[in-house]
Amino acid sequence: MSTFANTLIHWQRRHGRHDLPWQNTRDPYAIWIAEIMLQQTQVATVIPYYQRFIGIFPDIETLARASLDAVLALWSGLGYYTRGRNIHKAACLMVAHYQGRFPSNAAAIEQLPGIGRSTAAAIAAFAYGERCAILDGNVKRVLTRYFGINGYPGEKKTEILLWEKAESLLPQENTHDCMATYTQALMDLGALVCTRHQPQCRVCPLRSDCVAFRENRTAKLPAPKPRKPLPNREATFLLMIDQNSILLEKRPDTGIWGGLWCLPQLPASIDLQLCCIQYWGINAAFIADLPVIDHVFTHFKLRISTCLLQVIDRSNNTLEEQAWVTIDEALNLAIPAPVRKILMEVSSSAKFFEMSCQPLSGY
DNA sequence: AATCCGGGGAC
DNA sequence: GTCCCAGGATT
Repeated sequence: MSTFANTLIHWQRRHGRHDLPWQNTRDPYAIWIAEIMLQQTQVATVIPYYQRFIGIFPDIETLARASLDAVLALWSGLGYYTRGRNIHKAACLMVAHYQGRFPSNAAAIEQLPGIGRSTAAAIAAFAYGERCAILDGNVKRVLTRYFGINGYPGEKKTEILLWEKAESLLPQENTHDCMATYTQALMDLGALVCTRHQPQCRVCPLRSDCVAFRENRTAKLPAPKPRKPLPNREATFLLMIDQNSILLEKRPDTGIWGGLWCLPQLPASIDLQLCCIQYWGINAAFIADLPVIDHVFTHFKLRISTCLLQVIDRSNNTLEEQAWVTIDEALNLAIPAPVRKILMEVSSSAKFFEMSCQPLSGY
């Protein structure tokens, strides 16, 4: 029989990592330091920090005796400095209350500051061979793919489901070697095979039972963190028509649509088009509101209202960074997509055609 | 449930 | 530039 766990254990012995500095020890202190450093931090980054730290603080007592400043100095550059503070605090706590001994099971380990459920389980599995499940970023990725779980792993409901799966997959055989190898196998599979980008499914020992592989959805799982809803902004474009010509403005080189030609733009808050006409030295009459366009940027949404105006007098208009062009000419300039959309629609509308061929008279 | 912590690597 | 990483604590 070949269970999930047995498959992984066999794979680990042949293809897993065996020479990381914190492997090949059952010292809970050394494993603890490594697991804390590895929280949200990649292996290659951790290695030199870990070796330096263990060299200077080889055990709980030495760490507890050291000053917090000395501990944080060794942490400098690793980030998440609360981890360093918690390590020092926990070492002092173990000296004060546990006779300098590391707690002997996952539940007790989890009571230490800076240690949550997954880290406690990892330490207990590696140091004591305790039969308990980890659920770090690697395992979440492996399990969401293996079971085809669609929810975002940061979501509570999904996380509960993932913990249930992680528990249910634990090896039945409860030996130290079995648990340590299995736990390392999950991490190594996630790090070496079931990677976020371009997972190596061809060499994956689990692929025959992997939902994501079978359904070709590895690129879609795990679901990415939902993006915060984009803030909404509004703007008004003015489409000013003078016979066959419309007014474009060249935008500043920096910022949105930098250096592109654009319809004159007003903040949506400004009340009426006619009071703003003075800004361009143009007298114009309102014709119509054009359909609203919603445009999405990476960091906000822009709702664009466009106001169609008939130019009455543009003799006071100065042409700095501005151009009067035909719509066909405009469509051959560097214009943003929303402007192109507006101009395409207007140029094909009968109303515009009629208007531009027979300019309104009497003003 | 959302947010914060933080530097670095992959892309 | 974005997204993520051997997560946990706080609100």
